[in-house]
Amino acid sequence: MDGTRTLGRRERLRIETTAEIKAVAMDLMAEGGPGAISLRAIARQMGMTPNAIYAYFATRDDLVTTLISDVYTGLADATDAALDAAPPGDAAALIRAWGGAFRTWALAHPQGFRLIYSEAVPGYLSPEGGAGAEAEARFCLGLTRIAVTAWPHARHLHPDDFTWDDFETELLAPIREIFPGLTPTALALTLRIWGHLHGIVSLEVYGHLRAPAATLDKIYNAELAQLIRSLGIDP
Amino acid sequence: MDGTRTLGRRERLRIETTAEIKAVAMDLMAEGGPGAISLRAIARQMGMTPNAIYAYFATRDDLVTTLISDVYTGLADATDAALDAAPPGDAAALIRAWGGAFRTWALAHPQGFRLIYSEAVPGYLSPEGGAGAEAEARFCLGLTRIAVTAWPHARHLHPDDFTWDDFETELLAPIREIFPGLTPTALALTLRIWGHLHGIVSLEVYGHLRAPAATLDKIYNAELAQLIRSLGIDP
DNA sequence: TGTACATCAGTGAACGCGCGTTCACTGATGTAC
DNA sequence: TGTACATCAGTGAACGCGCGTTCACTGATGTAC
Repeated sequence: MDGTRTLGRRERLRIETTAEIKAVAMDLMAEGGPGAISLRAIARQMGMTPNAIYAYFATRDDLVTTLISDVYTGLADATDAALDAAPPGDAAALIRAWGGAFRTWALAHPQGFRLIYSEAVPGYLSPEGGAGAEAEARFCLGLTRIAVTAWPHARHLHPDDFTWDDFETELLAPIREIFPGLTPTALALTLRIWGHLHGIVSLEVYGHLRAPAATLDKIYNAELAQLIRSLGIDP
Repeated sequence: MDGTRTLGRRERLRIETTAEIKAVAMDLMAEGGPGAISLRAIARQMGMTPNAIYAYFATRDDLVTTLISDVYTGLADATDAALDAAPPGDAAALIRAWGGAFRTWALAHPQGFRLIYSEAVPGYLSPEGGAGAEAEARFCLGLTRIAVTAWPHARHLHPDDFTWDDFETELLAPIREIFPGLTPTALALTLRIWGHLHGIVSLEVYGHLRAPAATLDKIYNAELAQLIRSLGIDP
């Protein structure tokens, strides 16, 4: 009679089938890219008729929205966990933890990376507000946390490089509320760190960096070290 | 009677129509992403029947291959021209020139950028050897030229960080022939520079960096300056 | 414990759509003599 | 300069395909009394 009562058979089945639909969709995307996600293909894979899917998702776009949201949540969970496990005040450790988690997640979920960062599912229209907005915000907050931590120790940043006028006010308000110590240049640093690391990971995910995996590890670590050094926070 | 004789009317028309097909395909992609490229849509736009396209391209994939090759050629032309216009021995100037040309080209041709770096046309199978291999090689050579120029002046790079074993031999041979002075760490630097700049440009092209254009200019320039500074080649 | 009813996952057939591609053809443009 | 022929861009009709989605239905699972 409490809120956490055991689920009925029907209820459990529903949850399992929903999960299987999403899993099969991700598999299809892994094989043939986002364009391979189709209700008919999913149903075929599951041994059902296409219309059976409609008992779980109202439309194909609904399913894709859920997929994007799930993927983004997975990424935000990974980077958040890495930040939480690192020594809170140590900016260099935070950058290494975040950067490592970001790349590890991307290489483990290349199709997820593609789905949220570049390739759209053909014909897909995202709902207003965007899919996975909660996780996206969480992801950005983690990134901002790094910059706020690094800022007081970053000898190589000029405090007057950026001003609040460089950013859009409506996006700014909620972030400044959470991080009262945030400065404009620190916020720009947030985007710079992200971009810096996103590039290598992105080229790697898409196979443009033709080198053995061990070499790519070394290159990424070299970039992380250079990033930390270039901020002037190396002890 | 010489090789550059004036073209007949039919010949000229053929060249013009071929160009128009490609232009319309790029327009379609600009509007609806790579998935919007279809022979039928192109024909509709041009007021022809779909089968008329087959007089110019054997299959749809043939057209896409040409498109990718054209786009890559445009990018390689842009970066090559920028490098050629910069003072040859000045590594910092080369990095600024290349970085500027790369980003300018990407922002001017966002759909081209997507086409070669991330999103595939649904169902497209690239020919063996890959589309636009010549331009891709040219692009990489330009990038390598930067690293080779920067290498003797880069005080902050450890010469023993990378070895030739870190790279695949068959890819290596042609590059080392052109740049006898290339070292393994310089080659790794090539990939690092590329990745570093690719990230910001990529996030920008896909609209993930939510800031005014002027701010993004500043962020990119800050990254270029930091990149140059971090190599230790600042005078 | 047994019966009547409600729920709802899944079926089977069908719709209209856009796609790449093939085929036999037409008719204007260009070429050889 | 005029005629016969070759070229070839473009037409019109058609093919088979996979897609999202709708409809009326079936039949097992769960619930109320």
